[in-house]
Amino acid sequence: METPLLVGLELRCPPHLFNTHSRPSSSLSIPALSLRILTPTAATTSSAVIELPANVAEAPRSKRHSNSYLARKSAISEVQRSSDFLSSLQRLATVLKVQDLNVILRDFGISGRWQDLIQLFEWMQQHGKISVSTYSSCIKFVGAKNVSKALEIYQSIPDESTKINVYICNSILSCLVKNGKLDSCIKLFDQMKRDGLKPDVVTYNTLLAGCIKVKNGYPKAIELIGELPHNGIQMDSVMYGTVLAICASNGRSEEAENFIQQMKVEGHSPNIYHYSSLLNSYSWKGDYKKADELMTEMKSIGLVPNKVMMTTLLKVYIKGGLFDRSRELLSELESAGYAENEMPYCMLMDGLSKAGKLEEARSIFDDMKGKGVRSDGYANSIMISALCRSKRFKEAKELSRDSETTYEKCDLVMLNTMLCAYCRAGEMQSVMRMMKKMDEQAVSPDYNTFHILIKYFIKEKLHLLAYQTTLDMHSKGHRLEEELCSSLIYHLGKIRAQAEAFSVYNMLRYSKRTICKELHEKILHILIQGNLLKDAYIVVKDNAKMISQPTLKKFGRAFMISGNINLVNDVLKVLHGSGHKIDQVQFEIAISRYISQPDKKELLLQLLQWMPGQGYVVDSSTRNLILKNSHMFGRLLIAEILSKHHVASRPMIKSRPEQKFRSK
DNA sequence: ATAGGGTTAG
Repeated sequence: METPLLVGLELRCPPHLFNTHSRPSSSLSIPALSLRILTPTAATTSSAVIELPANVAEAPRSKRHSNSYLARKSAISEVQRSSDFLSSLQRLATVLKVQDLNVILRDFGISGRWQDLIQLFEWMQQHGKISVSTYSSCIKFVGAKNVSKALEIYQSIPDESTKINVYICNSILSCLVKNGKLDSCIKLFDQMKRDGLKPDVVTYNTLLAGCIKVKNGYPKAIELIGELPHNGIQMDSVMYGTVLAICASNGRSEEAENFIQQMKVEGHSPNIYHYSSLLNSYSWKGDYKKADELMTEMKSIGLVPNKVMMTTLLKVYIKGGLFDRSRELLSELESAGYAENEMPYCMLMDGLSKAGKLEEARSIFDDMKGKGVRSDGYANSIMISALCRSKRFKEAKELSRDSETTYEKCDLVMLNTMLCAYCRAGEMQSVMRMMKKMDEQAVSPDYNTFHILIKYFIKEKLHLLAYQTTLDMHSKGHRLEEELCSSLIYHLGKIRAQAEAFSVYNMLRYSKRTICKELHEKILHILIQGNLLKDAYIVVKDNAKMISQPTLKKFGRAFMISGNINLVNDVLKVLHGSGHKIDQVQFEIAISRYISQPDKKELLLQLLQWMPGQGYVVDSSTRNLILKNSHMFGRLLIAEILSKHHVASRPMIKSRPEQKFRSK
């Protein structure tokens, strides 16, 4: 990190830039539940139904009921309005029933009074005024903001049968799904089943919803659907909606067609959502023929295409490369009032640009700007990408500048797009500004951000900064890209940052099952150059079969000369074991090192004893050297060992012709 | 008396 530019960069680039922006965790803890809390579910809920005059038609309300009802009503709103609701709560504790407190709890949840909600929940726990609904609502609202807190609440439920109540289970499972934690959701679900949960149609639908936008969601969904008969559950219209969305987001149009067929057979008529998903499944391949047929069928049963349906159709046409029809459809959307925001324009611009029609994309863009269509900056972002794709970096950079001043808010994708434009245009100052912006807006960099930056830093010869960024990328759990790492390793080697190069190699190795075999060779040269022979030995040991003979020879000699003497025999065995023919020079160096270090004489004896069995013998000069020093080892022993070298060499020549080659 | 879903943009 010595170059002035790097120092400058570091000053401008805050060290915490890539720190995860963790939210401060709530310091609230759940007090231990008092023993008298959980009145049996049935009693709580049924008494609520009886006492509330919900069914007006059944009997004329008595005055007493009415009064108590009114008193509770006013108590509820008093607590809701109170600036110090806990003290109102204390005062009205005798009037308010569990279900009233649940009403207040949900009200807090809806109006976003999170602290109050948690305080109320704790109060209810402490006063034993708690029911199944309390848990399910509380978990739902708390989970929307803080999953781990919701899990904590779920785990704190003392009663085993309450823990497997289907409403509560559905609530917590939904929290996990909504927070993108499908894996832990499925794990918890399996545990719940083992504990006795009887999942229902809502449970399965909740889990299925989690499969929509994850990879491998489709097979997971099929697995879940397979469990339905075992639990006596019939798919309903909602579930078909979810399943169709899964098919659509995985490009499974045939499967989507089958599900539509199946639901019709079971007597459900598809609605606009079901058709939308089916239509969306056609967008993958741009199957506009099927899409047109679908539109016809849908209209024939009296469903009117809405904005989403028409926008999805536009997507199909664009994917299918029907740009003239796409433009026509966009006009239809405009006249229907469905193009009041930038989205359909964005889709068309993007499709045109990806089809190499930058000028046509540009004209849609200008057209849209001319019409004063509402934009949040997506259109600019797409245009910037389009310009970069056509290598028009100057324009891309100018439009990025323009976007920065026009749009206050930008999301990660927009930031990445602008960052990329600045990097490609070589605008260092702007790159740093974007990084600062990300940090200030607490937007965590993603895989693309890291990739763009590392590539840029390498281009600008800021190799150590590229290295730091790679470390950061790896520690954030992003998969490293081999080509980029390989380039970085090469450059780090060139600037003699061998240890850093090795660290990149290791990160790549441990995040990927197989890496290109040239990379082992490349890192080996770098490590040898840096005299990091122990590391080089590890590389050889693990990958000897993928390394060329000349490189193994280079390593062997380097190790014999200055590697750790205690590992010399191990290295020779590994080299030989990989099929490498150890040359005489390596033995010579190893043996002279041993002789100069008499305390290693055991190692020398081991080596000399090992050699003949593998078809190696010492050459005459080495032999003389050993004999000259044989007093250190015991003359007789040496003589005996060396005699084997002599004897063994003859049959070896006969049986293994390559011996000639070896002793050269 | 609480829990679930589905369509569109970079």
